[in-house]
Amino acid sequence: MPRRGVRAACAMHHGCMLLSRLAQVSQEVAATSARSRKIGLLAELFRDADADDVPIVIPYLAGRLPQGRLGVGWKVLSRPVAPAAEPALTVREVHALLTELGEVSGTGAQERRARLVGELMAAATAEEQRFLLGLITGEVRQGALDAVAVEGLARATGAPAADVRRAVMLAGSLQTVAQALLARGPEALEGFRLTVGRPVLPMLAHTAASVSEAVDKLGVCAVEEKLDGIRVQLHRDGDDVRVYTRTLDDITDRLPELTGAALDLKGERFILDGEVIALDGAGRPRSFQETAGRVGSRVDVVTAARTVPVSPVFFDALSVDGQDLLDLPFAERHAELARLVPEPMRVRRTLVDGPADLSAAERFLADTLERGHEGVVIKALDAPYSAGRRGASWLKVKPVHTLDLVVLAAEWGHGRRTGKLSNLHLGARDADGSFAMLGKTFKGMTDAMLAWQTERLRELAVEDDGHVVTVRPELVVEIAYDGLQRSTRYPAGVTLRFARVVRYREDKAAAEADTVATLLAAHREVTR
DNA sequence: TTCCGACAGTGGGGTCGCAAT
DNA sequence: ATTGCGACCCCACTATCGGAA
Repeated sequence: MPRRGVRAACAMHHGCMLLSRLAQVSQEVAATSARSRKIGLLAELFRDADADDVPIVIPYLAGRLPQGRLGVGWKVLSRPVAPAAEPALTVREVHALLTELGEVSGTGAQERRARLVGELMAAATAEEQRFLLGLITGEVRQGALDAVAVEGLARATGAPAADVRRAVMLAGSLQTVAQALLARGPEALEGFRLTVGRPVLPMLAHTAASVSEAVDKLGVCAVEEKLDGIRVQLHRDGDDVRVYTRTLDDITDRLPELTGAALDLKGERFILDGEVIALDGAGRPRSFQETAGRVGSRVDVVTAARTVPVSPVFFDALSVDGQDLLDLPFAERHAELARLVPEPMRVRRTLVDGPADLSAAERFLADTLERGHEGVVIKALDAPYSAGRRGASWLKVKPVHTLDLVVLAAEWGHGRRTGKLSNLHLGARDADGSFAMLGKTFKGMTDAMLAWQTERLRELAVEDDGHVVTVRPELVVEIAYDGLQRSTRYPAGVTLRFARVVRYREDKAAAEADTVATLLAAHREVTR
């Protein structure tokens, strides 16, 4: 790949990071478990990086390709190519080549892709080849994502880490902040302020096991309905309305109802946080699947909106009339929200006066479930809005169901679970004595359980295709889950939502496991 | 010294929509 | 037409590091 012209220009601009540098740092970061050392390694890399390299270097370090899909699979990638002896590739050259690769289409596309991959691999050293392979297949796993990169950036530029973190939350993008920091230094952070029209990363909630646990932790608090819909951030600046998702995708065009609702409010400039949900004629929530399908529809929005209309329900205000509310206590932010948004468009809530008032919180949860909603979110009244964080001041509580199911098979794990049987196939007893698969889970296992189940399931194995190990259906496991969903994939027509392992039930035989019939009876609202 | 908050990793199901077959 | 696949929606849980208490 003779690109001498490009490289000569690079030398003059001092930038143009070599891929070998990135590959080496990535390897070192992966090899250490100490967070502080990871930060140090990234800081060193950032000191040498040009601001223009940032849009490539940042995603690469997180193991992501900025282009997204490339259209190359294992078949093309696993062809061995003799590595180059000397590192010469720059990250920009690699980026250009991968972009070209992603744009290949039409007749002979596969062949052309294979040729480009071959060219790239031939120009890469063995270490670079390993890095590229990991990057393209999404298996970098170096224990450092955005949070570590933020610390590294702070150390490299001398900016306070907290300020960098806040700028990232307000910009909604590490890349933007990194670029500004490397180009202009710590002063650049002042440019990142809360702005109507520019989305910020939303605050998230932790899980609490019960209402009493949450109220004990938070004291005086608000208990709010948790709606099972899609999180939205609504921005209005005069006649301009924008709607963003949790990951800051702009979905304004898919939700015409929200533009209308925003323009009806008595305020010209604001940012609101809330949820959209589809309700049926009686005002009860439709299933998450229906809401998600509606919000996901992009092509014929008019028909989708007529068939499944959605309603916005807001629970927080981040900015009103040019005033940034993020650092105000929740009680004050909510007062602003209440001033702006009439009741039916605000989430139902009740105020609870600490643990002594627990029964009020319990009643509210029971009532909320009765109305068909998912659960509650319990919020401290004195806490600021922690954009982009899973703040300890928001705790969600949802009912949890459990079942005793039978392990039908297990899949070999990846990454730190390599060599362990990880992902369990779960079955319930069916009328004819066979087992109907209800879904899979890999959650809830400790390392000890993982080791134990690997041994135990190997004893029960009847087949191993290298990916799935099928076993005799004898091992019973207690599974927690959040509810049932309709499914076209599984034979009973339903699957478990968020299934996770609680414990193994060696005291139970497979014949004592729960049945499909009892499961369906317990969730009649789903199958109706 | 112990505790606990924040992170990364390990994947789950569904839906939509595009591209390849 | 069908099918495979990526990008997003929703998400739970454990292990670990390192600062807070």
